[in-house]
Amino acid sequence: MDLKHEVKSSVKDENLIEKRREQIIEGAVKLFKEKGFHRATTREIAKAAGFSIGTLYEYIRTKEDVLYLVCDSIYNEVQSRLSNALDQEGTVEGLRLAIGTYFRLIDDMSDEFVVMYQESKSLPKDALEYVTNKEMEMVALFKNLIHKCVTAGEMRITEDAVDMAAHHLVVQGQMWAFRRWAIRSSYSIDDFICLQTDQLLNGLVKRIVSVPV
Amino acid sequence: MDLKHEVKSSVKDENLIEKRREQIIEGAVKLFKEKGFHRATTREIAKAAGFSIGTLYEYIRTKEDVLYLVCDSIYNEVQSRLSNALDQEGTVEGLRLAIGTYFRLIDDMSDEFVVMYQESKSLPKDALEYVTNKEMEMVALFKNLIHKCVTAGEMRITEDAVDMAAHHLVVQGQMWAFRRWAIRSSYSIDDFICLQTDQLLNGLVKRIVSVPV
Amino acid sequence: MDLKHEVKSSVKDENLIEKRREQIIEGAVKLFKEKGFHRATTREIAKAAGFSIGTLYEYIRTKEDVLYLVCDSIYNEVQSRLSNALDQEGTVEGLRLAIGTYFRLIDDMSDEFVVMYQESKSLPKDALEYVTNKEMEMVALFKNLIHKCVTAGEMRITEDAVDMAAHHLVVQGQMWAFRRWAIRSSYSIDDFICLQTDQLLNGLVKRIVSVPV
Amino acid sequence: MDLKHEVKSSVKDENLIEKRREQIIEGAVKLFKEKGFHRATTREIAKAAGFSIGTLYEYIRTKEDVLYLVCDSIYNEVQSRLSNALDQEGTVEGLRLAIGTYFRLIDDMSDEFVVMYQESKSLPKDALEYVTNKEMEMVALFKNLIHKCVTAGEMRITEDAVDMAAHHLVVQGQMWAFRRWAIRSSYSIDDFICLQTDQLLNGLVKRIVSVPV
DNA sequence: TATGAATGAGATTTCATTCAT
DNA sequence: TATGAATGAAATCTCATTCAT
Repeated sequence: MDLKHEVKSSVKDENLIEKRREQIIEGAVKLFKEKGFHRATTREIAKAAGFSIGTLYEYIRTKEDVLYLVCDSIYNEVQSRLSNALDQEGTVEGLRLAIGTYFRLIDDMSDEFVVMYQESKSLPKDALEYVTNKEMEMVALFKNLIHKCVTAGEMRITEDAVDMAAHHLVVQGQMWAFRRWAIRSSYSIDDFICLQTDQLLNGLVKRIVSVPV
Repeated sequence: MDLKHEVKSSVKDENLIEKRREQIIEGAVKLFKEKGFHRATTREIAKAAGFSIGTLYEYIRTKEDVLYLVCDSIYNEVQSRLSNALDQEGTVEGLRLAIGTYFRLIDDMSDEFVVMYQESKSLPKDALEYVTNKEMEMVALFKNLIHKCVTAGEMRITEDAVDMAAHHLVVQGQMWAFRRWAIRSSYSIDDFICLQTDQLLNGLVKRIVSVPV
Repeated sequence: MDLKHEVKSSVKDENLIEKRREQIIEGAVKLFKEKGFHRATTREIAKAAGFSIGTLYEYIRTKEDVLYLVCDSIYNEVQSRLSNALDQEGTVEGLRLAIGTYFRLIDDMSDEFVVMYQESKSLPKDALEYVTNKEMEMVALFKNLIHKCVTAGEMRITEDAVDMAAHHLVVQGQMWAFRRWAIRSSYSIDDFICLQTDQLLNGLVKRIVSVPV
Repeated sequence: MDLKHEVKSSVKDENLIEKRREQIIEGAVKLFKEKGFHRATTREIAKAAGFSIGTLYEYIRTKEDVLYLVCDSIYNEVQSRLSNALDQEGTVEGLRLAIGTYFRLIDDMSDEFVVMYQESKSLPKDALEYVTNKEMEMVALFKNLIHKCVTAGEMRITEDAVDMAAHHLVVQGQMWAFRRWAIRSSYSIDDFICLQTDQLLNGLVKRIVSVPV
C-alpha cells in the first residue's frame, strides 16, 4: 500500500543522501514558493541547495524527482506531527484539539502546503499516485477520529457525513494556506481555529450537544 | 480598481478579435485541463484554436495573455450567471437558492475552475491583480447577500463571520471542483448542495432558525 | 522490404524540406569526415548547414536523424549511379566496366563512404536495419551481375563463390576508401581498378579465360 | 619511429599497473563491443574493470588512454601470434600457413578487431600515429613474407603488387571480422581461409604454380 | 593505493516569439 | 489578415575528471 516511489541516487552513502536531499528540499521549497515548479530551473535548485548542478544530479534523476521529494517530505512532516494529535479517544474535546493542531501545522508550513497543492499535478504518474495516497491517508486520520466520536456516542451522523466532514476539514486547512491574502487581515490563526471548529462542530453535533431532542 | 488588464492585438476588427479569442479560450481550456499551462505549447494552443501560430500571435502578445484570457472569461461567465441569483433580497431562502446556483455552476464548469485556480499564479503581476480582484468581487457578492440576510434580521452573526462565511462558500465550491475524485463517488451534486447548504446555514443561523431562544 | 525509416519534420513544404535536408547532409558529411559523428555537435551541424540550431530541429527530430539522412543519401547516390552500370548483360566485359564504375564512384565519394561505414553503427535500431538492407541490396547488384556471367557461360564458379565474390568487391571498395593513406601513394585510381579487376577476374575466370582444359 | 605513446600512471608498482591495465582492457573491450567507445562512460569502464572510477584514473590519464590501451594490446597480441607464423622462409607453403594463422587469429579476436577498427579514429593524434604505425608493421610482415617468396623465385610479381597483396590480405581479415553477419552463414572459417588463400595465390602466382609457360 | 562525492563545461532539445510572404 | 519557417535563448541532463579522505 505504501510502496514508496523510489528516487534513485548514484551516491552510495545513505546518510549523505539523506543530508543532501534535505538541502535540496529546503532550497526547492523556497524557490517553488517564489516562482513555482516550472519557472524554477534545476540550476537554481542546485544553487539554492548549496551545491553544483552536477552534485544535484547525483541525488536525483530528473527535475520531477525534486518535486516528489518536496511533496513526500511535506506529507511525512504533516503525518508525523498530526498522528499524535489525531491519535485520541473519541471525544469532542479530542477532536477540537486535533483540529487546532492541524490548522496550526498548516499555519507553520503554509508555504510548503501551497507548493505541494499547486505543483503536485506535475508529478509523473506513479509519484502522483503515491502522493494522492498520502493525501487520502491524511483524510483517513480525520475520518477515523470523527468515527470514534460517533462510536463513542458523542456525535450522531451518518457514515457519509463522516467522510464529507473529514474532507471538509482538510479543505479548510487548504483555505487557510491559500487564501491568506484575503483572510489574515481579519483573523488571527486562533480566531480562525475557533471559528472553524465551532462551525464544524456546531454543524455536526448540534443535535447532541446543543439541541438534544 | 477595475482597470481591465488589456490584451493588445494587431487586428483592428473588434468582432473578429472577439471571435478568435473565443476560439483561443475554448482550445486553451481543453489543453490546460489536459497538461496544464506550462506544458501546453503556443503551437498546440494555436492548433487547438483552429489556426496557425502566426494567427494566434495576431490576437495575443504573449503566452500569458492566453492564460489571462481564460481566467477572465471564466470569471465573467461566473459573474454573469451568479449575479442574477445573488441579486436577491435578504432571505435565507434566497441565500439557499444562490448557493445552489453557485455550486451547480461550478459543477458545469469544473474543468475551467480547476484550470483557473491551478494556473492563475502564473499570470504576470498586473493580470494576477486583476484576477484576484475578480475573485474578491465574487466573494463580495456572497458577502453582500449574507449581509442583507443579517440586516433583514434573518441571521444574527457578526460582520467578521459574514466575511468568513462568504470565503467559506467559495472554498466549498473549489472543493467540489478539486476533490471530485474523492467526493463524487459518495455524493451527487444535489446531495452535496443540500449537505453543504444545511451545514452552512445550520452553523450560521441555528439560533435564529432552528433554535430560537 | 524497403519501408523507409521516416524522419519527421515540423515543416510542411516538401520542397523546402528536401532543400534544407540537402544542406544538412552536405554540412554534416563535411563535419563527420573531420571529427566523426560523436564529436560533431548539433550546433556545428546547424552552422555547417547554414542555419540556426532551431531551424535544424525543424527538419529533424534527433541528432541520429542527421546520421540517418547522411547514410541514406549516400546509399541512394551509390545505387542510382551503380544501377545503370550494373544493369548489363552477363559479359565479362560488362563486369569489368561495372567494377570500374563502382571503384570510381567510391573514389569520388570516399569521404562519404568512410563516414557511413564508420558511423552507421550509431544509428537507432530501425534505421540501422534499413541501412543494412541497403548494403545488402548493393551486394545483390554485384551478385546478380556475376550470376548472369555464370549463366551466360562466361564464368564457371559455384553459387557460394558468387556470393563471396560480390562481398569481396564491396570490401575492395571499402579498402580504397579507408586505406587511402597507405595505398594512394603507390597507385592511381586507374591502376587500382586495373589491378583489382584483373586479380578478381583472373581468380574467378581463370579456367575459362586463360587455362582452357 | 616506434616511440611508444606513453600512458602515464600515478601508481609506482609496475606489476600492479600491468595487472590493472589488463583488467581495464578486458572490461573496455567488452563494453566497446556493446556500445562503442563514445557511448561507454568512464564509470562503466571502471565498473567493467572491477574497480572504482577513482582507481581507474590512477592508471590512465584520459578516457582516450583506455582506447589506446585497447588498440595497443590488440596489435601486440596479433603481432606476437603472427610473428612466428610469418617468420618463415619464402615458400608458398609458408605463405599459405601464415594466411591461415592470420585469419584464424582474427576469427578468435574478431570483437577486438571490430572495436579497434571502428574506434581508433577517436584516438588523439599521437596515439593514432602510433597505432597506424603498428598497422603498417603488420602489413609489412606480410609484405616481407611475400617478398621472400618472390626473391626465392616462387612467385613472379612486381614490387607494387606485393604491396597491394599485403594490404589485400589485411583487408580480407577485416572482411571476416566485419561482415560476419553476411558471410558466416555460408562459410566456415576453414572454407573461408581455403577460398581466400586459393584466390589470392591463384591470382598472384598462377603463371608460376599452375600454368608454367 | 583505493574510493567515490563533487564539479561544471558542454551537449541535445524545446519553444515563445518574429517577420517576410 | 493569415501563414508558417526561422530564430536563439534557455532548459535539462551527462559525464570526464579531480581531490579529499
